[in-house]
Amino acid sequence: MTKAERTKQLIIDKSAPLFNAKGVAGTSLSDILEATNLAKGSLYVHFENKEAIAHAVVDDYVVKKRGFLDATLNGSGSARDQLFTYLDLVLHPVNSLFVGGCPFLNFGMECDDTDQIIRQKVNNIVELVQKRVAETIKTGIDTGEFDANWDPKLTALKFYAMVQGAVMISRISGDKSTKKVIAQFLKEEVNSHVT
Amino acid sequence: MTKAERTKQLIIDKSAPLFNAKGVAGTSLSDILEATNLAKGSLYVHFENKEAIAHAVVDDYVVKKRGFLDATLNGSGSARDQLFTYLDLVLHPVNSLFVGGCPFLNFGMECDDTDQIIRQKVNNIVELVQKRVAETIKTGIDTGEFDANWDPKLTALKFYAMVQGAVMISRISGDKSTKKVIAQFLKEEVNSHVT
DNA sequence: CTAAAAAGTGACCGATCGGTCATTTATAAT
DNA sequence: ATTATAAATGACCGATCGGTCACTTTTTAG
Repeated sequence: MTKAERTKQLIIDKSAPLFNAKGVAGTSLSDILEATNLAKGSLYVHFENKEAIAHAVVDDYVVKKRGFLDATLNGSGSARDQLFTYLDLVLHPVNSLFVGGCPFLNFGMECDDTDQIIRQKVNNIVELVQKRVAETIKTGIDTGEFDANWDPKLTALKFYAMVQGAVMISRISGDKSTKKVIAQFLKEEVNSHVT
Repeated sequence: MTKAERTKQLIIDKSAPLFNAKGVAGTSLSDILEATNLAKGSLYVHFENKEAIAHAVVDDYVVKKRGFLDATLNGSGSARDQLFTYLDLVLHPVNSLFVGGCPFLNFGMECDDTDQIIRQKVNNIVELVQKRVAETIKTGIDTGEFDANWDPKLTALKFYAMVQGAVMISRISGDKSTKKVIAQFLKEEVNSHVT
């Protein structure tokens, strides 16, 4: 890893929680300078402008989320266990996957009207998560673990919508129980389709 | 309505879609001046600062949402019809209740880390919607329209989570079908509890 | 109609915004 | 160790930010 690569990653790592918590518009260059301990000119050695940093941050979150999907919905063990593990982690009542809440919810809601590149990146991951959940369910059906009447695609959409809704509600209310209740409900739905 | 009241409402009406689409941090005073055709000093006759305008805008959205709840979940007609009307409107595939998407989703996601006053206002409406949905279901149970095994509070949470998730997904994807699919699913859940 | 009060104005303020660039310092290949 | 290349610096830029205020215009109560 060259010096340039290390510095670039440092900028991404240090500015990511800022963008995620305060938004793209709400995060200033001086915020980033303070977090990275770099001089202003140094940012522009590695990035064209502030927008480019935000895009790199989103890309980094996408990489992390892909890694998270590979670590949970990876085909090892029963489909039920994979879905349970996924739900336990993504709806964990105290530990959040990312500081500042779900970055895709945050960036998606801020940028749907202001930055089409970010909107598209978020859309890709939204579709990927649903695809991976649907594939996991489909595999479970094929192996006879789940009943064949279960609709993988529709279920993935329902699951994702409820998970995102729960994350949003708990963020706003500060109430940890919401995610727990939704996780419990979704697990029961999984169980109800186990043959 | 005095001149002051009219101007104050004008500022709220014209700046609301700006705040909702671009966020509080992303909306500048000059944006508001352009939208209202007022001079800068005039804003400060009616509001202490930009933050106060944003708060007034959120309050106005709360009033509108309360009116919407009173117009749908108002106890007139069957509980099933009330819930269907609510779902039809809040998950309408083309017409949005507010320009720029759901303001509570937008303000809530932006301000959960940056403005506790707005976060609290959003939290109040999040709880109110669930309360009204739960009350509607409870009434339906009491009148024998729905079976008594249905859990009003849990259902209201599930409904709200799924609705918000669907709104978010369709905002990011631009796909109108998502809201339709979720609306259909939620209606079926209502029907499944009709005695 | 009059006069006091309120609303509206826009030039102006200091601070901060995102961004540039000549220069210095550090890296890395030879 | 040398040296060409790349990274890091911070003073500096114009633009815009949110906000103020002395002043003008409009409203409104008597």
